[in-house]
Amino acid sequence: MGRPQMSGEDNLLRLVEAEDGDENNYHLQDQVGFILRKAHQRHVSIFASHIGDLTPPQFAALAKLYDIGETSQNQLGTLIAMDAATVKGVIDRLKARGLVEVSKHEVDKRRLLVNLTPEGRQAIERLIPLARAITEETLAPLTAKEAATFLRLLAKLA
Amino acid sequence: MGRPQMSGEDNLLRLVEAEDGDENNYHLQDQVGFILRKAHQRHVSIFASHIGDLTPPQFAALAKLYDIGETSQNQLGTLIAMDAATVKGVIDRLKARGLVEVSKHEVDKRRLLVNLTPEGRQAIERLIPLARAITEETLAPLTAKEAATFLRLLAKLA
DNA sequence: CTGATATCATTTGCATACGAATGAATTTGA
DNA sequence: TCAAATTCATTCGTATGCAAATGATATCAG
Repeated sequence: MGRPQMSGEDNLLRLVEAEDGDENNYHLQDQVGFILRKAHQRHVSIFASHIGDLTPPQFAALAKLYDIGETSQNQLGTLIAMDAATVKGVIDRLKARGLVEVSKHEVDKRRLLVNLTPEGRQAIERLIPLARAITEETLAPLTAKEAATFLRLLAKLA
Repeated sequence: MGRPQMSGEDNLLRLVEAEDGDENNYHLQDQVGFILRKAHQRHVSIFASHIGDLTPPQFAALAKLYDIGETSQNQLGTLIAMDAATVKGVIDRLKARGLVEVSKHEVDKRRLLVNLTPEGRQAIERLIPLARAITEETLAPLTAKEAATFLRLLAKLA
């Protein structure tokens, strides 16, 4: 139904398409954006099957805090690629669960410092091995060599 | 701050890591899920800069309807990788803007048929060339050969 | 020193995204 | 045939994700 009311011009166009590889047809399922969205969905689903009580963004926040230690909410957002509004929600939920704690910056009163609680540290240490398994399962359709190539190219796009 | 209170054991661990490629350290920024999320974010941002009045999921719905013609809401969701709850919201918004129209299936009364309106058809025909530009810009960091490889591997993951 | 700018955090509004529950309609299978 | 299972759509609750507006604080420039 992409082109109703076929005309002589359309028939000519068809011949051209047959010769040049169908360039005038738009296939959603071949577009990088659409496939990217599906691949991301699949990863999130794999993540959820291994770690049911935490989302990927929440995990990212804990992992980054574990990596770098206390930092401001804004800086954390930059490091895990979340805008200010999003990171606030993520931190609020982690705070409500006792995995992070916040405090005011002594010098710069605009800043809200965020850090892991002992419970948060214990949680992330427990989860990191699972995260490795998640990465493995996500990349499972590729050979090791393909996975390395894919990660290299994906990083160039991100 | 991943490991506070360095001990002799930690120093030993460091030596091991230096030998085996740091396998015991977890780097969020190297995980496929995290990079996938960022790449997806970048694409959505590029999409928005070209097509401001429609989201990628809304565009996907229109493009698929243009491709296959009238279909049920559920079937459309399957084709564009959206669950029933999500596709309902997308269709509701497209309907409110007059780009699609819905009707009841004559035989199977459970089904809700969705189709483009003339305005919706005109819109998608206008947008498809922009979508090609969006794909191009998204893949711009890669060479043509890299882009082909990337798309092939991404499709295996999705 | 002070007015203009910039930064940090919050809030609101809108749009995916998904699990779970529900109800209506259809299909299946014993 | 008819009860059980399945399918389709809707609704609710929760969680990103982003734009825009706002208020508080800090920094900069003249």
